[in-house]
Amino acid sequence: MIDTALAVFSEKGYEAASTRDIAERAGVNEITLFRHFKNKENLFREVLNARFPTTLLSDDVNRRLTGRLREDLTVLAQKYQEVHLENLDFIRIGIMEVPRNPSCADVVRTIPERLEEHLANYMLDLAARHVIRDANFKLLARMFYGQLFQHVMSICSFGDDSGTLRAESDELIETLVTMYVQTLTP
Amino acid sequence: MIDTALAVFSEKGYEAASTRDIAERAGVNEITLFRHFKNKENLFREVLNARFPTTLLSDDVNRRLTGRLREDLTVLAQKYQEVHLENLDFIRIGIMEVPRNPSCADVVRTIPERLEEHLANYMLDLAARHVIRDANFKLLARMFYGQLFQHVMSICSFGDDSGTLRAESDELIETLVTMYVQTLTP
DNA sequence: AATGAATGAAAGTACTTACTTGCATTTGTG
DNA sequence: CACAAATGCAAGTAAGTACTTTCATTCATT
Repeated sequence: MIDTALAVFSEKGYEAASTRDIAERAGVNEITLFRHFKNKENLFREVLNARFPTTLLSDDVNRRLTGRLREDLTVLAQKYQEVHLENLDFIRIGIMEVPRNPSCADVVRTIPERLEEHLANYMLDLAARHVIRDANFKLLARMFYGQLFQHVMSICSFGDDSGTLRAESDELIETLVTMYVQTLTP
Repeated sequence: MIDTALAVFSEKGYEAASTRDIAERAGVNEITLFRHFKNKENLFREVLNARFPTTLLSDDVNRRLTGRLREDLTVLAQKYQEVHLENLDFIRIGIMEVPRNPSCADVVRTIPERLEEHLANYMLDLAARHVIRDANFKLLARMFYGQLFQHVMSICSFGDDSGTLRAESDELIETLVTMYVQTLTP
């Protein structure tokens, strides 16, 4: 039921997604939907919580970091793209509902916030060891992930039936990483 | 009426925006709304067309381009930010409705497409005169404006009551431009 | 087999929505 | 003033919405 709701909310948006439609496509009666989740808004919240892409913030990425800037940025970018492309429905819901739903915004905004903080701290660490030069790491981290998000959003919003955008992912990451390496090497 | 509709669509999204609400806030009877625009979807289309930010694609920007990369990129970025921040309602509608409304997507997607083509051609011109090195200009142009859009979208989606994001605009632009100058200088 | 919990079917409630009809009123223009 | 176009009002239509109620049915576990 939650997966179906995720799909329907993602397709039609919160308002246009009817509980009837969700129930039908989930193969259950509409009433069991309400028995489980009480009301539509609650169902929506449960979907957001249950399908929140926690893999993005997992610790195993930290273990793969070597301290070599180029490699690490590439790993972080690839992981970001990979997880986002696996959770396009969740992301699409975020894009559509966040601007007019504060509680949804509070959930979604934690993703970039934690990622940016993590990357900024990583850079701070490298700077302390004089591997990279000093800079506004908060801003750079936000820009780094912002660039990646923008690419995912293009795929999400304008579609990518031909797969051209997805195919460009690797080149984008390489270009992006190269820029940051150039900027940050003393 | 169109301005009111723009505001309401932007606040609530297409589905949740009721014609009654739009009419009331515009200070007209609901029926005159239908007499003018026939139906809700038509009203929405008219809003998109009437408030499309054409200033972004105006020619007067071309006249301000000097051929000096850093200055030109700065001008383009500032103009982009300026126009987008003046049209936040339109942008917000785009963000929310594009993913599930193909006709809306067709209208909105022309903005990045034309901007990217313009910037790519500009770079191609500089490359032909050996001012900058060769590169994937299509991709670089998309990334450049993508980065700027992402910043506008943050303001749009997560709000910017404290004005911190807006305050960071200039620094972001400077950092962004510097990166592209570094990347493109032979 | 028996008990309790989850599920289903059908019907219905109260409300909102986009959109319409008929007629009166205002408004701009010659 | 006179005419025509635009606007307003009141009421209503048909359909869809989230959500509820009653009762019967399945189902797993003891």
